[in-house]
Amino acid sequence: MAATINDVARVAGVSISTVSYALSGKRPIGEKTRQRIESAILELQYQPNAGARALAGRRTYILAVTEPLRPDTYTPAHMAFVLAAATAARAYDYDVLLLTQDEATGGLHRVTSSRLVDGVIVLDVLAEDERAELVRSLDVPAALVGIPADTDGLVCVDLDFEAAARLAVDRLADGGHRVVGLLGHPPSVYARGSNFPLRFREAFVARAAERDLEVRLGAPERTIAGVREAVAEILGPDRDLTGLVMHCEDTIQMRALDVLCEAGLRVPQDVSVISAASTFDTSTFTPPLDVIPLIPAESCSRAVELTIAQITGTVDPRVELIPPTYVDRGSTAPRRP
Amino acid sequence: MAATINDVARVAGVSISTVSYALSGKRPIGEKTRQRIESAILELQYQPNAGARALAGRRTYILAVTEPLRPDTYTPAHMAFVLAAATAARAYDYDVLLLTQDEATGGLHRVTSSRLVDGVIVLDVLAEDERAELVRSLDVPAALVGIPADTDGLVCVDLDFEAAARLAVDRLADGGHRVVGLLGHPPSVYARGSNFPLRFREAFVARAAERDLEVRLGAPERTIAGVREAVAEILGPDRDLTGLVMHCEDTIQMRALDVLCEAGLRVPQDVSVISAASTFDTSTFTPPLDVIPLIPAESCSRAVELTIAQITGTVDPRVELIPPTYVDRGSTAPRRP
DNA sequence: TCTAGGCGTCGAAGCGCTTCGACGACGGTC
DNA sequence: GACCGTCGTCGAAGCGCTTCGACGCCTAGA
Repeated sequence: MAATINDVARVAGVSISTVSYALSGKRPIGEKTRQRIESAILELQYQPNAGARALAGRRTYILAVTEPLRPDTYTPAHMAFVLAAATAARAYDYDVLLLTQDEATGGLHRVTSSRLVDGVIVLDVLAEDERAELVRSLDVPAALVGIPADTDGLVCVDLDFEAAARLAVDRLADGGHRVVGLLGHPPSVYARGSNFPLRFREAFVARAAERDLEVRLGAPERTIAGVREAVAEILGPDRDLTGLVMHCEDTIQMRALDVLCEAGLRVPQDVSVISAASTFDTSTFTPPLDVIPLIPAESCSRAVELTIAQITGTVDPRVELIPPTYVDRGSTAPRRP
Repeated sequence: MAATINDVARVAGVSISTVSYALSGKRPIGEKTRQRIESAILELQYQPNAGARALAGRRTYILAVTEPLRPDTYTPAHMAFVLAAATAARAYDYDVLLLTQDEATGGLHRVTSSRLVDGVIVLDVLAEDERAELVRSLDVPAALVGIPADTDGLVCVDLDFEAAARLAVDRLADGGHRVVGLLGHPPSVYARGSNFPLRFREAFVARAAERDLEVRLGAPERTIAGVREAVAEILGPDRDLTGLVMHCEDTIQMRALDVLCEAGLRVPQDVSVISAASTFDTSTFTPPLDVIPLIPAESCSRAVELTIAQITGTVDPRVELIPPTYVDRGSTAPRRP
C-alpha cells in the first residue's frame, strides 16, 4: 500500500494536521518540524491521495480540455492546441482530462457536475457553439480559445485575426501591390461556420478595400488538383496578381508553392507570399515564407491562466485578443514596376 | 451546491446505502424502491462526486494516456491513437488524462502513485523506452501499444508489422515482380530507435530475400526534394523497379505519387504500389492505393480492454499482435513481361 | 411445522485529506 | 507585571461515497 499522511505524521512524530499545513504552507511551521516532515515524505515516498484531496479540499487540480475533432478538422493544428493547453496546465500543477468529439457537451456536463474537474478549456470554438452555451449555463470556471458569436458572460482568448489580416494586407499594399489574393481553407471549413477563417477573410477583404486593392479569394480543396485550380483562378488569366496571402493548412500552402513554382513564378520576385495565422513552421518551406504566426502556447497558456484565476477567485468576462506579429523571411518584395 | 447521495436518499425516503447499491447494482433492490430512487436522482440532477467515489471506492475511472509527442513525430498519426484510446475508454465509462512530452515518466509516476488514475495506456513505444521500465516497476495496470525490446511482464498490443511486411512482399512477389522498393520514414525516425519502422523494414528485407527479390530501401526527408531524391534512387538508373511499398507518412506518400507521375510512370501499369501500415485514408490519393491499414481503434480498444481487465482482475503478461489485412484498390498489377 | 437461505434494507465504519478552533509558549507593549 | 498578538502545534469534525455485517421477511424443502 501507498503511504498516507498518517504514516508521514507517525514517522515525523507530529500530528496529521501539521503535515497537511507543512504541505500546503497555509500555516507557519517550525524549521525543525518541517525538516522531519520532509525527510519522512522522502523516506516513505509519500504522494497525497488525489481522491481524498479532492474530497476534502474541493479541488481536483484537473482541467477538462474539450476539442471536438470534427470530421474535417485538420488534426496537427488542433492537437498543437491540446498539447499547449496540457503543457500550460502542468505549469500550474494541473492535469488535463481530454474530452473529444461525441463527449464535447455530454462529457462537459458530466465532468463538471461530478466535480471531476475544476475548470474547462474550450478549444476550436465555432461561431455558434453549443459548448459556449453550456459553459455559460453551467457557470463553471472556463476559458474559450476562439470567439463565439455571443461572448456574453464568457472569458475568451484568441489571436487577433482581424489585426493579422490587416497586417498582411498592409504589408502588401505598402509594397506597392495592387492585386492581392487570399488562399483560404477548403469550402467546408467556411460552410461549417468555423470561426477564425471567416473573421480573417472578412477583415482581409475590408482592409483591401480601404487600401484600394483588388482582391481575389480562393477556397481550395486539399488535393493537388484542387490547389492547382484555386491558385490558377487567383492568379487570373493575365497573371496580374503579385501578392498572395495564405491562411490555410500546411499541405495546401506547400502545394500552392509547388504550383507557383511549376507555373514559373518566383517568390518573391514575381509574387510576394505571406503565410498568415499559421501554427506550423514556414521556415522549412521552399522558399521560407514570411509568416504571421499563430502560437498555440500563447493563447492556451493565457486561457489556462484565466481559468485558474476563476477557480481561485473571480474574473470578469472578457475577450482578450492577442496582437499579431510579423516575421520576415524574405518572401515579400516591393512590386516591380 | 450540487446534490449529494444524502439528498437522494432523503427525497427517495431510503437510506444512503440503498441508494449506493441501487447505483452500483451490487445488491438487489426492490422494484418500487428503485423507481423512487431513480426519480429522486432525476429530480435532483444528482451526479456522484468523483472525489468521494474515488476515495471510498478506490477507483477513479480515469486512465492515463501517455504520448510523448517527440520533436519529429508525425502528429496526425499519433493523435489518431490518442483519440482512439479516449474513445475506447469512454466505452467503458473511463475518462482519459493526457500525459505529454516532459511528463511522460515523471507524470506517470505522479498520477499512479497519487492514485489519480486506475491504469495507463502507453502509446508510441520505442524499442528502448523508459516508460516500459517504469510501468513494470510501478506494477500498475497498463497496456503498451507497441512492442519494446524487453516485453517481460508487460501487456503489449500492436499490429503485426512483420506479417504486414510479408503480406506486402508476397503480394508483389506473387505478381511476378523481381525488384521491389521500400519507401520508409525519414532517417531520424530509424535513428531514434522507433519501433515499428524498424520491425517493418527488417521483416520486409527478410521476406524479400526468401522470395528471392532484389530490394531497394529509401528513407526520404519530408521535403519534396527529399522524396524526389529517394524515389529516384529506388527506381534505379535503369528504372527497373516495378514494385513499391510505402511505409511512411501521408505527405511523403502523396509526394512520392506526384514524383512517379512527373517521371511518367503509371500506377499500376509501370509500378505497383502498396501503402503499408497506414493510419490515413489512401482511397483519396491519385490513384487510390492498395493498403494494409493500421487501425488505431483496433489496437487502442484492445489496450483499453486489457488495462481494465487488469484493474478488475488479473491478466497474464502477453504480446498480442493484430493480424494485418489487405485492401485492394487496384494499385498493383502483375508485372508486364 | 421447522429451518435454510435468498432478498431487500439499514446503520455504521471507514477511505485520506483539509481546515477550524483551541491552546501553550513566547516576545513586545504600556 | 498584566495583557495581547503571533507562532507552532494538535485534535476533531467533516467531505460524499462504498461496503460490511446485521436483521427482518418470505419462500422452499424436509
